[in-house]
Amino acid sequence: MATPTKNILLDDQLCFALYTANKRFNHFYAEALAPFKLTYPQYITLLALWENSPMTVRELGSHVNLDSGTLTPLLKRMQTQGWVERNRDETDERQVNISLSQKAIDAKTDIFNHVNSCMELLGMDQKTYDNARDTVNFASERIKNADPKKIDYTGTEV
Amino acid sequence: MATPTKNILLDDQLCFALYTANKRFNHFYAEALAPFKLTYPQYITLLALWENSPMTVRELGSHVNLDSGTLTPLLKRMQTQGWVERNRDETDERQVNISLSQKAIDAKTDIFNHVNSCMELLGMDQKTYDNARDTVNFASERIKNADPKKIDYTGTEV
DNA sequence: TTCTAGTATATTGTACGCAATTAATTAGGT
DNA sequence: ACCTAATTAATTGCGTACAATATACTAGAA
Repeated sequence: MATPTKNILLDDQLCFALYTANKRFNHFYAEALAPFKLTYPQYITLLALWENSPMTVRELGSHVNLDSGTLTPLLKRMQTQGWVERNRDETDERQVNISLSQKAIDAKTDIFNHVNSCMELLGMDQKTYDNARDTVNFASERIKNADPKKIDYTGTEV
Repeated sequence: MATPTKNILLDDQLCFALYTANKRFNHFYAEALAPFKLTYPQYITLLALWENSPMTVRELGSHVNLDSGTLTPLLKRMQTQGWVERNRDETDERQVNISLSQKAIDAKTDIFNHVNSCMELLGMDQKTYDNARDTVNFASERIKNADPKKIDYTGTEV
C-alpha cells in the first residue's frame, strides 16, 4: 500500500519564505540605493569589486554567482553609468577585465555609510543578524548539493 | 568627529545569503518540476489555488505577493498549458476569476509526491527545516517594515 | 442620471536570471 | 606549423519582477 500523500501548504514552505524575503530585500535595497541609481545586482557587483579589482567576468561571476548571460548586459549598463570599466585582457583576448572607475572608488564611503544607516532600520542586533545569515547559508548549502534529477518521476506524464 | 565607516563584505551579508539561497531553490525546483513543465512561480501559483480556487487575480496576488504585471502573462502561459482557466466575473467585469483546470486537480497528488521526494534530498529534519523557515520569516517581517526612504542621504550626489 | 472617484486588470518599459548556442581565442598534441 | 579540444564572452530566447501608465468597469454623490 502506497504512502499517503503529504500535503504542501504555501506558507509552510522554506522556499516561499526565501522567495518572499528576497523580494522584500530587493525592494529595500532599491530604496536604499536610489540616491546612487544602483540596482541590487549592481550593488553586489560593486561589493565584489571593492574587495578585489580588477577581475575577469568569469572571476566576478564566481563571486556573485552570475554567468555572462546576466553579467555582460549588467556590466555594460554599469559602464554606461560610469561605475566600471571593461577592457579586453592584452595577453589573453578571450578575457574581459572589469575594474572600478574612479567614481566607484570615490563613492564607496558614501554608499557604505548610507546602506549601513538603512540597515539599522531592520532593528536586528548583530547576533540575530549573524544567526539568520548562518541559518540561511546552512540551508543554501543543502539546496546546492541536492539534485532532483536523481529522483525519477513515476507518476502520470503531463 | 564622524563615525568611521563600517566595512561591508559580500559574504557577511544576510541579503546575499537570501539572494543566493533563493536562486539555488529556483534551480532545485526547476529540476523537481521539470516532469510537469512548471516554473517555480507557476508552482506556487498552483499551491495557492489548490488551497483556494477560484480566486480573482487580486486575491491570488495577495497570496503569492505578485502584482498583475507579473501574474497576467504568467497566468496566460499557464492557461495555454492547461493548468488554469481565466474568466471575467459576470457580476463585476473588472475582475478575472482564476480557477484550477481538471488537469491541475488531477496532477496534484503526483506533483506533491514527487516534490516531497525531492525535498528529502535536502536532508533536513522537520525541526531544522521549520526553524530555518521561521528564522527567514522573522527577518522577512523586519525587512518588510523597514523603509529606507526615511533615511535622507547626506553624502555627495552621484 | 451624470459626473467623478475608486477599483481591477492589462500593458509598457526596464532589468534581471539562466539555459543553450555562437564566436573568438588559446593551448596541446602530432 | 596545423589541427583539434578547451576556454571565455557575448548573444539569443524565454520567463519572471515590478513601477508606471492605460483601460475598463463600478459605485457613489449631486
